[in-house]
Amino acid sequence: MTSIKQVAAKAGVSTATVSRVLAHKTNVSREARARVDAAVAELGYRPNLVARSLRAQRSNTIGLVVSDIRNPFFTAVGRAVEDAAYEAGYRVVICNTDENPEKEALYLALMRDENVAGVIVSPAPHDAPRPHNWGLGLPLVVIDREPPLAGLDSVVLDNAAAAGELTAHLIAHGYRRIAGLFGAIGSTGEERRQGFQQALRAHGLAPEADVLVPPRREAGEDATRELLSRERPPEAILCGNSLLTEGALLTIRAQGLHIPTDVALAGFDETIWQGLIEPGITVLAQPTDAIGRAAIELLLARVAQPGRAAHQVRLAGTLIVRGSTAVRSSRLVGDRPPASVG
Amino acid sequence: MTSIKQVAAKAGVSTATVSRVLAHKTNVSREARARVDAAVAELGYRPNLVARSLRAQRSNTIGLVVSDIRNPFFTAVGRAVEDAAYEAGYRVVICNTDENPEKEALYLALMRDENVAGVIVSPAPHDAPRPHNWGLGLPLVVIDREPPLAGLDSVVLDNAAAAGELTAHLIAHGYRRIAGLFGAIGSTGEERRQGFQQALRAHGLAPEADVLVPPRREAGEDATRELLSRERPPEAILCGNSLLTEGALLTIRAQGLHIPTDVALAGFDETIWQGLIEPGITVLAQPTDAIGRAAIELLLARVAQPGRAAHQVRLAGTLIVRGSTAVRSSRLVGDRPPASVG
DNA sequence: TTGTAGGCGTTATCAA
DNA sequence: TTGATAACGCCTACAA
Repeated sequence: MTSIKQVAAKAGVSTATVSRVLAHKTNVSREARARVDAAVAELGYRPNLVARSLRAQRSNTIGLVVSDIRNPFFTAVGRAVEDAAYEAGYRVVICNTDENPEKEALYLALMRDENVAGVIVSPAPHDAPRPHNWGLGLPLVVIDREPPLAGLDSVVLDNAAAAGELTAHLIAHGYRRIAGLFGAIGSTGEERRQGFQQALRAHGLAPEADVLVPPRREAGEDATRELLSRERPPEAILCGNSLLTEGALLTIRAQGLHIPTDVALAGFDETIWQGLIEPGITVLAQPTDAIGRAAIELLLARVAQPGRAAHQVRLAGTLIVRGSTAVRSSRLVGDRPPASVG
Repeated sequence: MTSIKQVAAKAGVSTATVSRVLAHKTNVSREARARVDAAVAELGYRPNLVARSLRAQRSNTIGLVVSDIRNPFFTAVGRAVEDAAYEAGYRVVICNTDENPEKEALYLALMRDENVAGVIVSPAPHDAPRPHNWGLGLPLVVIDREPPLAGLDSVVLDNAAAAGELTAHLIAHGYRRIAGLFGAIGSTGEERRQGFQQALRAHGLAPEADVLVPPRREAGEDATRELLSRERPPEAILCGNSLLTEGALLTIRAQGLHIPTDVALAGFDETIWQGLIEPGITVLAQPTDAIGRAAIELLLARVAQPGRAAHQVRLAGTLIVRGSTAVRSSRLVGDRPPASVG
């Protein structure tokens, strides 16, 4: 490994001068600069980032600690985070906690021990309240879920409004007896449930069902099976995340039912497959790009100014209408075309 | 930040003794060990990994440089890599090159500058031959694609055999006029194409079409459109990766055709949606878990023994049969049940 | 404009 | 068994 010392020797200057050239300081003579540049090129020298971050007590790395790397939502956000970070001169390392609080603690500690500049984290679920020192003093931005402690920066979807929009869409398309399935982890499912209820109430309706279940495919299957086995099954099912949507879909299929004529289906989060299946699934898409960029923005602001007040950013989602919620009244008034995307 | 010095002071020993206790060396008195442990606990001391890796010229981190973080195949492999690495006392940071050779070079350099123990990489496509120093001297294992340089460890699917198996399955189910769409990046598509051709030849058949296209959804759409516009469209389309499968599916849908009666469809890589759509898509699934574990195994072996001979691991895939390739002869001989998974 | 020197936190060597 | 010390590579007062 070539070090700054060898460059200095080759250029016939001190290590301090090499360092200054590398840092683009102005107080270096033209001639010294040229010699150093030549030596750097010839030796293929690259500064050792480990040493640099030991010295600076801080690195240019940002940690992204996600609760499920295989959730398309998080990989999409990860892309955005990386792009925004890269533009700001930072790089991103991704860690996966698998919704496991222990792994979360481990990775947060790791990030601290690695001197990262800051961390963006989607918290794993916790039974017990978070320890007071949860963030370990790191600059921290919480995404996707309500921060487990007060006073933290965060970027979340306006879940209640989003769920309300989705519910209103179902109502507008003629569905009345609507069931809601929401993830029981973190604040997200609960908030969406609230928005669902409120939208129904605003139209003088009550939920046909309204359950919190583990946000897993299997739970979605089970809950849907229960709903469909009722004497009067719901006309539509609204799912609080894409895993629940998967499960609901599987059960509906398994029972040989048709979407949306037997039961309509709507969910959260845009994934590849929701447009590929027939009919496509109406979803409320999260603005993954905006979420990632906002998170970086908040994080860098906090790094620059650790004492500043905490900001909570709430972003709006986008309703993407597909065939799974086609107008129900078509049975009555004939073949109206399905609503357009928007 | 509490350092080893403060622990030493509090325990009334030298930093060397603290270090020894932390490293579980045996030559420490019982009493000194107890005092150090107490001090560590009291101060909440955690060793600074940056300093440790500066000193050791090596870290316990492994880099995973993937060409597309949003490809489910890579997130699945990432999961396996992480699990295996974790068991071996390493942690994993993930970087995304977006199939961009410049980003690839950048991240490989970053990994080196960060003193990672080694790197697992799925190479981005390259027009020009790779520079001789591509790996930067890092312990390196290539996955998914043929290594761009000789003498590197690698873990890849047995692509030719896999494509052959998929092709043979189509033939066995009564399809004769089969078109193949393969990704034009790296060795993978080409190998699958070879296996496809060979299997056809073995049955006295010739490909109905046999094209290399960019491995993107759009390219899959275009190529499929061309195929279906022919006077005699193929009876079946075999796609070399899941993005091409997506594209083919979209075009088939857009043209109002039915799978498999109008055209059968088969692809590579198991993803969530291929079992959710109707009919499900028959795929050749890659053993993502085995791939990740094999990669870690090779990497750690190379870290331990840098001079050892390069190993190329080829793994077999698994055929998952679904409705998209249902027996074609059913038109002639009636309702034979579809083949089972396996 | 340049160089010297000290220190970031850790571990290995050597002597005691 | 223990401790003092040097070194990993870099940056930055401070001095020249």
